[in-house]
Amino acid sequence: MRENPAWSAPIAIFIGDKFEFNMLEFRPMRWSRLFIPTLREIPAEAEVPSHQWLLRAGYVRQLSAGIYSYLFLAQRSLLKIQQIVRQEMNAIGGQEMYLPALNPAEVWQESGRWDVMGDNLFRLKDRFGRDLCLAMTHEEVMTTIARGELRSYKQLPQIWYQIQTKFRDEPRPKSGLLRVRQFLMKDSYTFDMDQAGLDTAYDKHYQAYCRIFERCGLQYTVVEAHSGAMGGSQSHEFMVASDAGEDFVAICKSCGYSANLEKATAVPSEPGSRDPEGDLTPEEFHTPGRKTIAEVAQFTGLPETSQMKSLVLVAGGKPVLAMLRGDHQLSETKFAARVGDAAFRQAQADEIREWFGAEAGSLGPVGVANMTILADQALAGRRNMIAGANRNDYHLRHVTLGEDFQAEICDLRQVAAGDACGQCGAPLEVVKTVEIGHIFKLGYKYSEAMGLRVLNAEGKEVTPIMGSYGIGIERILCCAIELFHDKDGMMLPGAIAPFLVVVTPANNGDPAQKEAAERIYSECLALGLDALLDDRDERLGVKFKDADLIGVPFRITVGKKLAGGMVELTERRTKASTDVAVADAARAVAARVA
RNA sequence: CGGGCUGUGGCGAAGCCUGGUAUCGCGCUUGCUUGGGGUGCAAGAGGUCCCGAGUUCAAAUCUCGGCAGCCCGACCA
Repeated sequence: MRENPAWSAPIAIFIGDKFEFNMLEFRPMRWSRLFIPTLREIPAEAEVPSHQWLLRAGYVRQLSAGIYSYLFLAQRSLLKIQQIVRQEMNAIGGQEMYLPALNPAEVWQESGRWDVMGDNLFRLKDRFGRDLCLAMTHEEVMTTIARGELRSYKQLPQIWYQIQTKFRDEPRPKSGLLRVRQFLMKDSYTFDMDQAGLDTAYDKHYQAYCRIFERCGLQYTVVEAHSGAMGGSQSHEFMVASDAGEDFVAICKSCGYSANLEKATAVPSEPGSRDPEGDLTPEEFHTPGRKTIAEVAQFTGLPETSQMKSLVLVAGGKPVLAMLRGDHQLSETKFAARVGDAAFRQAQADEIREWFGAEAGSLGPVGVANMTILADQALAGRRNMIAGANRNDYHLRHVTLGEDFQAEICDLRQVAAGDACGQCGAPLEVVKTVEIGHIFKLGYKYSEAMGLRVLNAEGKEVTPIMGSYGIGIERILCCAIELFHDKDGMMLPGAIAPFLVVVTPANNGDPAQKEAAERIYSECLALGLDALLDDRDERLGVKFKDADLIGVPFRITVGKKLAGGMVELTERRTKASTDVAVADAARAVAARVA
């Protein structure tokens, strides 16, 4: 097949006052010659919609748990996503690089993360026995480059980024491409002289991320987030609501407050009954066989809010007693942050017996002297509550924080749906989401640990401040599918669909239809539309089903109306068709996406 | 790492309990047919029944041990 030279050259497209090379060359795409292995049935291993459709539509194939091959369609879609990311990153002054995925242990040891990352870091040895790892993120390498090359404040600020494969040895890969061991990430890193500079870089990323996800056609929310093992002061996550997600976020529809549940705060509900007044003394009472909060509530006739929940945890090798209101849940993230040990664990039964002289179910804070006691702030100001007596089958009434026991008051509680928004008081909703982007103000953690210094205007050595920012490329595709699918397949946004329009002759054996379809197809290409010609010798039903399945946003059907000079333009999402003149077909699609 | 489920042509499944010819649908190949929503007919190709050991005259099937995948939990920048 001869190629029209006009189609085979890379297309340069202008974005604002800059231009980019389109990664996708426009060359003839004839379905009969393409590898698009669609399936009629859903492979048994796929449960979440995005996974099912990616397999059925011939986008991906699994190689192993959490390891996928991206076939032609997926790669095309992912390249378009990457191009959008690239354009928006360039637009804020980002400079694209490409760093090694294979890292020597030394840089990770310098930052301290060689030990912190544990089994999630893929580790290997080279032939000389030297330790290496496959990078799961690139703060270390970026900081190494900055340390080696940045000398002066005049070189700052810098925004460096890459789009690159990341490796994480997930304990449990799942949900198709949503949780995998090898994936693509756009990660960027900023270096600034001071906090104000970091704030600016952070804000630029915030805005760029919004533009990226909007251009990708996603419905998303930005939430305050916990910084986790990355370290740092401030962080936001970009989330897409989906049942396939694993993160929960609290959202206030009234004032717009939103935060990851790991971080969210809220006003707890009022206690179910008023506390007894007065400076009462703790008093033991018999609670035979009543171990749980619910059992004690039923036994005493008082609501769960009248009780204190005592949780015994081991952090940093030492026991910690965490106190919460009876109906509240411990936020493990908040607790871990408070005690500075992400690897804390629950105490074992024999430890509890040794430390408290009683079994779990009868534990309380009164008289406990040999360990740190943390109390959630919801207990502050409460009086005369019920807690375990540290004697099996006994509880205490009239226990008051600050009088009958001392504790450090802090935020330990995980927010629950229905709690009052801390800003406006409206009830919070809790939504399941997928994280597609995350931005961090890192502060000096890496620059300090790895010795990055530049001279300031006074000629003094100072440590630049850093930020890091990530986008999960495949997750954008997954979320688009999760958000936009129906019983027939994907309904991808035009910006990230592998093709924008498919031209389908109803009967490719009909010379008139074939010729008209070819012409319309050429006109689409000439207009810069990413078009696909379904020239297969298949029945129309098959072609329609496949086009719906792979999610092409528009379809031009050349069929029996051709006799009247008309073809059909059908929108995938609505299945709505309009008749357009043959000569106007390509322009009609262009008009829809303009 | 704990708990559960599943491994049978490319995909989806039956057969396993009660051992004895590997079965069905889809897909694939060829021919005819049909031609506006996965046409119809016919003839074909394609399988180490996840792997290994054991029991048995005989193992997809029973026993033991592995491996892999999925789901729940733990974990998760």
